[in-house]
Amino acid sequence: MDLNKLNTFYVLAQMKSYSKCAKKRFVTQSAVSHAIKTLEESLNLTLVEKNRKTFALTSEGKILFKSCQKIFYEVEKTQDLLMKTKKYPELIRMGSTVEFGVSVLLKGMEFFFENHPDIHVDFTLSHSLIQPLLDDELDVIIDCKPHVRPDLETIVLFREEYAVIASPRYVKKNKITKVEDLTRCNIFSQDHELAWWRNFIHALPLEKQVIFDRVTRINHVRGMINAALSNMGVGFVPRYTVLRELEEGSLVELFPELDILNDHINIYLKRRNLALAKFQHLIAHIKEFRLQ
Amino acid sequence: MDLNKLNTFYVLAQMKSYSKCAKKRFVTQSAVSHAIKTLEESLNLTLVEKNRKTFALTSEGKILFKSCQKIFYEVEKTQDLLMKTKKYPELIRMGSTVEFGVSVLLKGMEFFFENHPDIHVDFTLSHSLIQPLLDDELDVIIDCKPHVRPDLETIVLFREEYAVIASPRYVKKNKITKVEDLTRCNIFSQDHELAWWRNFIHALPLEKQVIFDRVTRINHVRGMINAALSNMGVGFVPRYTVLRELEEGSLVELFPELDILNDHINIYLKRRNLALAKFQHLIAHIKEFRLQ
DNA sequence: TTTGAATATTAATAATATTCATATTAAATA
DNA sequence: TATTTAATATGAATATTATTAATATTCAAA
Repeated sequence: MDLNKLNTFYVLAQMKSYSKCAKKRFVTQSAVSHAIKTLEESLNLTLVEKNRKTFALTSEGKILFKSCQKIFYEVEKTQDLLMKTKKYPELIRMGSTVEFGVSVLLKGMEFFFENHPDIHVDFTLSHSLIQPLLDDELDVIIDCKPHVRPDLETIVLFREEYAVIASPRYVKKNKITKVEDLTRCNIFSQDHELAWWRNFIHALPLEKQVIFDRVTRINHVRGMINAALSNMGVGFVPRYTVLRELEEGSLVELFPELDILNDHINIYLKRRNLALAKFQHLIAHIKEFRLQ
Repeated sequence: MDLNKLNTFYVLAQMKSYSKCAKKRFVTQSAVSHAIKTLEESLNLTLVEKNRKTFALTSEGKILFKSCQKIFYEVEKTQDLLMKTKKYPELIRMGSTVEFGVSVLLKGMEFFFENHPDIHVDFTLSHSLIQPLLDDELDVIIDCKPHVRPDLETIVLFREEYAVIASPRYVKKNKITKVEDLTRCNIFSQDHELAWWRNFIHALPLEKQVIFDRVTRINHVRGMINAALSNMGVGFVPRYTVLRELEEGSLVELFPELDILNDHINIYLKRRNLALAKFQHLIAHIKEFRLQ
């Protein structure tokens, strides 16, 4: 299968016209016609519906078109990446959780750019990070989920401390003093199954492990915080995301005496990349600004 | 970027030798040399490490190679699919959960093949089905997870009834009569967090919702059944997977009086495919043999 | 140094892609 | 029904590109 002709077919299927495809490819309509014909012959298939005035693909043509979308999407990504690495030879494609990225990472990178003007960093804030890392679409990720793979190196960054938070007004109104009082409260969780609260619940003695009735799903940490600020209920969030609110008193931490099993926030990268200077610099920097 | 030359580069990077690449592509070594040189010039990049006797890629070459793996993996899939649809014009690529596939689907398809010799079905048994469906790598899936998407059609197949099971010997030895007795038992779950047991736990009155201490992770339903048969603990499995064992008495169902919220098993397919005869036939057949 | 294996180069040639000019097609219009 | 029109197909000529054959270069090992 000639991939350049396949590309012509892909453009043709998008433009739905031989002449428009020709214009797009800067060739004559005749060239397109020849190319498609040769492609069809080489595949021994009809791709474009003949016996028709209006343009249409055959069923095989449609199947091939769907595949082309995947192929040429990869090609485009490749071209973008190649251009970028040419422009920035020391490119690092970095991923992090949305919350850590917004609250900590991006704020802490200013100094890094100053010290390493040659290194260029692209940021991807997302909830699904591990697959892009394994697929080499990201070079380094910062994630709170644990990942164990033979080809991945893990660098422990810090323990992510969680806090149960609510507005002072909500606490007062609902008279929250004991853990059991939470059963009467509106609970914010990333999920209805309360997997999000797992670490909190596990910190309780067995006989006290609560069942929450009124769970409100909010799939964003900042959303939870804002809901808590609006006296809507109780949230369970990484402490670093509410430092300001706790300090100014707009939120209070409930049960700070509880020893909650905290998640680790880790840096992950491919083992083979560990030795490269640019990654060493980046890791050193992130570790350092976390200590502040 | 000329994709045919890119393919030559990809083969070269795999073979790590111009002459071997040439042999593989049925051209001369000279042709490969020319192709790579032209590709490098068009990208304005050096891909292969010069000044060396041993073959090596430059860092840009390595990046391009990794991208090539993705591109040509898609190309290969495309060629396979095209060959298959040429051979079987009425191809259906069907996905289902491992358990449903093994226990029900494949056993129930014999009659379908007899009645529709023109339709060809490929089966993919997997735990991750929705993404391949959305990517048009599967045409129809049977899944117990709920999916709501505007371009997907859902056909309710049946409710998947779950059963708590253990061997009679295990029940006797541990004197299991009440739900609370399970806290003393070894519990089999797909996951340590007991999300797998969610439907069971939700069926209990609030004050009785148990905390299991001894959870053994077994990520395969048949594995759970075999463990239960070996007097190792208590499993929670789709009832249809243990019909035989329940009948012959090698396993018993615990708390059958409990009204467990069962999962739905649904058929999903792209809305645009719903009208096609082959899918209509398949769906009709699956619905029918499920009624037996 | 010499040798040999691997790759590069150059000019010639083979293969192919593209164009130009024109034919065909099918639908719309007179 | 003939005519027009826009879109695509075709065939021969031509331009471009790919490949080869022959040979040069390179580099490490003998």
